[in-house]
Amino acid sequence: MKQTFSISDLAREFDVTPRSLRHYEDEGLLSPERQGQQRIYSVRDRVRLALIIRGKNIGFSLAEIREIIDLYDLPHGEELQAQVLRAKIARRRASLLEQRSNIDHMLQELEAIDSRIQSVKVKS
Amino acid sequence: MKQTFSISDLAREFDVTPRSLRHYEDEGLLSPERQGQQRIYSVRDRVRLALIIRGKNIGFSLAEIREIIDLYDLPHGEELQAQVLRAKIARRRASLLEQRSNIDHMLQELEAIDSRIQSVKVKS
DNA sequence: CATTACCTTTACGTAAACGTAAAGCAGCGT
DNA sequence: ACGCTGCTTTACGTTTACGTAAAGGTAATG
Repeated sequence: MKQTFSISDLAREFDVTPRSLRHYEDEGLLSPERQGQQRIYSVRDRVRLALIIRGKNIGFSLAEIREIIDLYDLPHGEELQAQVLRAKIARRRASLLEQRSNIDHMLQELEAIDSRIQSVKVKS
Repeated sequence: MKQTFSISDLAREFDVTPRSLRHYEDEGLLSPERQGQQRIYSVRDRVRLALIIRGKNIGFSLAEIREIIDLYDLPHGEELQAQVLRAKIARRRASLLEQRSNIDHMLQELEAIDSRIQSVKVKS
């Protein structure tokens, strides 16, 4: 497996445009190395991108995703405000659980509609 | 329980603005009765609104939500294209399952971070 | 009878997340 | 040297989902 990637490498792999990757960088979600002008993405960047895509998929804004991503970069040596972080995480967790419950509701509704279609088909 | 609701009744209950309700109507997601100029929302409208909110919550666009909502209004007497509808439903279902899986991933990541915070706290 | 409380429409404004030229540099094959 | 391929920046355009006046209708209330 490769250790570094070009912008179009990642764009292809994750099925997004290079423009999006640059945008994520503008928004502080990615910060690839440079080789002259060119962006060189590391494995770490790739992992982050996967997280971004996931976040988008479940309807998070880039700002929210950045909040989550920032949790990954815990300040190394300095005192970290553990209780603040854990509170943030707890809120995110609650939000995710609510979303999952909403999805489950939707799934149930779809099932109901589906079986209704069946019965209608039988009747006609 | 009431059988009809004013625009601000529903706005309060679901914590959205009247503007949003009018917008959903413009987009064809709601179509309340009128008493003169005034919008009169039925219980059915209220159910739809709940669906809209849920859809928004999990990141669906209003267009996608309309697609889902339309599934509820199966053409009554006419022949309905059962296989087309069921295919739509299947796609939605797949999308929802993927989203749920993404949420589960996120939850795991948050857990990992959380326990990492614990260990860091111990070390310092 | 004027104020207050809701409701209405019309219409321009806005933030987010990119799309889409435009213009240009850098290496590589012929 | 020429042109292709892939990268770059700058900057204006676009869509979605409303926000926010502006201007006005209706009905109860002091």
